[in-house]
Amino acid sequence: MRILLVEDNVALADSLTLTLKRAGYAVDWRTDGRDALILGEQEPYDLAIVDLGLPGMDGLEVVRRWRNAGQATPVLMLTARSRWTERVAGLQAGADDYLTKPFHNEELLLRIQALLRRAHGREPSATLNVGGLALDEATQQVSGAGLASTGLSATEFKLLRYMMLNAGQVLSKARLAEHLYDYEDERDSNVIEVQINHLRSKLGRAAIETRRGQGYVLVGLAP
Amino acid sequence: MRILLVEDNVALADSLTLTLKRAGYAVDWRTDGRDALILGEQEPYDLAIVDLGLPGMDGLEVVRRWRNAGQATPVLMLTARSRWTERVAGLQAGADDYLTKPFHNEELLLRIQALLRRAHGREPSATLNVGGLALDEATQQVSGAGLASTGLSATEFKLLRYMMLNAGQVLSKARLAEHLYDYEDERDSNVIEVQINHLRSKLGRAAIETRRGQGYVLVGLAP
DNA sequence: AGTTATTTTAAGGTTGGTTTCAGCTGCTGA
DNA sequence: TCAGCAGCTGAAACCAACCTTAAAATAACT
Repeated sequence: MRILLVEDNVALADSLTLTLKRAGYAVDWRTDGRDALILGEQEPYDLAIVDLGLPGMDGLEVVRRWRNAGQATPVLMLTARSRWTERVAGLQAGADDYLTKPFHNEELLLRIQALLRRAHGREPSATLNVGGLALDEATQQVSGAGLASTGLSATEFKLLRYMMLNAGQVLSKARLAEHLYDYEDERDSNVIEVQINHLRSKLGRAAIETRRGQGYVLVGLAP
Repeated sequence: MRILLVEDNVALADSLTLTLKRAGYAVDWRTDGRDALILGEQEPYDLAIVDLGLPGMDGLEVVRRWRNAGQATPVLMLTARSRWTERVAGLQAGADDYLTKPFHNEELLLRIQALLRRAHGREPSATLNVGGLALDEATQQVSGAGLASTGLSATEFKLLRYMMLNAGQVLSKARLAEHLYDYEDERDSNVIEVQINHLRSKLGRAAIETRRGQGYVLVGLAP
């Protein structure tokens, strides 16, 4: 899988390149919009990741021209802030998805997979299976032994997904909060407790253990 | 996990190396900036710890050159004093986090874990190994020869962790208390004794020796 | 706008780890 | 040998962390 990365922030680009290479993608990196435009027209990339603010030529403009030239390569757009107008403009220009900075590597990879999947027509059943629980990433539903298939809200899903990816580990509330809300000021709140409570009432009380003073552990359903 | 340590203070470097090795990392140590620069470019380290003031080449410069060469390895920078300008300079040069001397070993390990987690997306299960005892930081459980894997409470964990990081040393009750409770008014209390008692009943009586009038020593399990 | 679903805040109740306490053991030095 | 001190240990008391519920704020949808 070949990916074209268009990003002028060198530090970020470096980090992204590394992440992507580790995930098994071949990455070409350009900082200038004009370069990217030409390269994207000539080479058959499977995906392009394009920053909105670019020197040379604006990211939006790049995508627009690709589309006018008949390029159907999926485009994931990076935007600095989640301005509503920006999103709309991005999607109108022909981007297929957008991601607002800052983001977690994990999320980036997820979006990429989703886009590639969509582009290649495959509809794979991406399900996470851990400790007797099955989490369907597409429909955002959990199921498990002796458990009716249940729908989850957005945060419930994000929380459970993270806990399943780190099953068996003690996850502090701080860490969970950090994952749910990128860069949140330390609020005196019990959001996590409430969300955990929601999850427990859907998965069963025993699925998540609490380690007083330390955090929570996902243990799954009894086998 | 491989760590490159760049530090010219020999005493500090020795101590750090020991701590890191106990935490299960493979450590390479250089005192000279120039050496470090070359080594860091050639070898695939998972993390670099770089002191700011170095002979040969300044720490900032080393990091800057790595970044220019496309090295994305996470860098934890050590600075002598928490001068605002120094921090900014460090981060601008491409460091990912900084730590001001003097610092506690515990905090160092925390930062390292955070960085590795950010870079790899997943936390590499960190276990402290000392004297036949293994403390899993992810699950907060101890295990050892002839010892069932046991869960620990929050303070038990913090205490044992500290004692393992300073294994072999005599640790006074005052020092232990100081570490458990930042800002402790000298209370007439036997909390530490009680907690030590808890630990002993979980690890076995012999794991912790008491030096009358001086403190406690972690000796681990008999081989 | 009105309606619904979701997320956050707030308040009181519960619980289990932490601390204190009291009596005990055993070392140490006179 | 005995007083005095340091540390041990079981159990009770305490309190912060956690749970739960419900209402308020926010977002999403019609």
